[in-house]
Amino acid sequence: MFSLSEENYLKSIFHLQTISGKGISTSAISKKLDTKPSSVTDMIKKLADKQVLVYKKYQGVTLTNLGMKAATSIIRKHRLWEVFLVEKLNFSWDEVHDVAEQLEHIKSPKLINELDEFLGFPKKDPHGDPIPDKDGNFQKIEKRLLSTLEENQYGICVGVNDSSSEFLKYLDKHQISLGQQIKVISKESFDGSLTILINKKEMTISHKISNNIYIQS
Amino acid sequence: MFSLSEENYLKSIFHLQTISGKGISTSAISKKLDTKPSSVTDMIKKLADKQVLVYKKYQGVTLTNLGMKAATSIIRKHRLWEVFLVEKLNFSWDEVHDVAEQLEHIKSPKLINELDEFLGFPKKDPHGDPIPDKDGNFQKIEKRLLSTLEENQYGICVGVNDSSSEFLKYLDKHQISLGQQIKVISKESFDGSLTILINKKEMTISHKISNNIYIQS
DNA sequence: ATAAATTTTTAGTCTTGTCTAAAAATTTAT
DNA sequence: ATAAATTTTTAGACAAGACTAAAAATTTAT
Repeated sequence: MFSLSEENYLKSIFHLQTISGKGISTSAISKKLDTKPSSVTDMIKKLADKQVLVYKKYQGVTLTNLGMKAATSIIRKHRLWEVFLVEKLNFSWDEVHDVAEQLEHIKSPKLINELDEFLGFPKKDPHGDPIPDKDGNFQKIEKRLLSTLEENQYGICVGVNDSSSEFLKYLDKHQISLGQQIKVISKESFDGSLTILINKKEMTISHKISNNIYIQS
Repeated sequence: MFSLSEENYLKSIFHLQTISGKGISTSAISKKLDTKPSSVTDMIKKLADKQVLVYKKYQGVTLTNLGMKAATSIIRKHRLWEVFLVEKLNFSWDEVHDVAEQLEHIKSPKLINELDEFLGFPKKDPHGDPIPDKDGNFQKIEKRLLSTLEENQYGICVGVNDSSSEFLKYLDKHQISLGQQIKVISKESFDGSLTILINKKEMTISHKISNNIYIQS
């Protein structure tokens, strides 16, 4: 159906679309995939021919329903494999991404549905992101960035924005994990840094950190 | 390290080599991989440059130690994934091949070693073939074709030569599986067909069947 | 509103892995 | 031992997917 490259484009465009809402620019895609804009233009034309996205010169792209479905299916696979790696094969949450990136391209409907069942139909991956079900539906979780909380407000850590190994290791080192309660003790308006209460301990984190942690109120 | 195509060539050459012993011809490889001989010549040159095989024009190829090691590692992955699919994800032994063919190319040492442990370090795959360990060693099983047995001799079914879905389904239908005892009641010299005792029942099988079942005496 | 800067597209090239057609080498048959 | 048949290699082409450099369109700034 789709080549490896095509699948990677679909996935990236889907991710960009869920953030920005509007048409996705050539340069945004090229940055995300670490390719040149001219390569993106080429591939976009191919994908438009295949009806998975709408493309008008100089105006960026939007996924069609067909494209959304294809992208969701790849994301389902990626996240299920992440759960498998963490729960069954002793991977830590900062080690799963590269391997899941490969596994998500394996083509076999039976494989992924059996895996889903084997794992007990998990609803979230190890980073707190929702896993689409067989039909592509997934629960939109109400979440906001920790950086948007004010003094004396509470939140439960439900996900991360940055899934890089470096960031996840930082969280591990400071014992910040999904499900924990966080209270904002104080907020420094100058640089946006927060002093928070977590694990019954106080700590101060920079805006860059609080801007990559999702919480639920 | 190796591309998907290179890995498939290595695996095929390894398999051909374990059967024939001598240098593997261009046409044998092309038949196995369903490509044209000219394509094989091209790839062979590339692999010779990479030191995984020795190639002399018009004389076929032989894997080097490096090539053997690479091939073995791919076969280890293939067979471990087959065990996973059958034991954990409810695949039958005739459904695993195509998926394992994809999974064997996933690159992650941690993944495959953790999978090995998760499965309890299995020694054989669902078709009775030995699984190489982390260092590439695997037990050569003493096995012969059922077709080589004579009247009144016994054997235990330990593997199959043909892993095609059609053949495996035939075996399932006639309730022939690994580990079963087989006694040859009579052998028809005209067409090589055998009447055997299996599961306390008598049945007659053609030479084509008995020539694709491995037994251990 | 026009010039400057930026973004996007086009045109042409490269690599990987395949193919076809034809040439060369080897094997088989007479 | 030479001709015929087969196998293998070479030469040239093609598709996918990326790249560079330059042209075209759009956006930003004065």
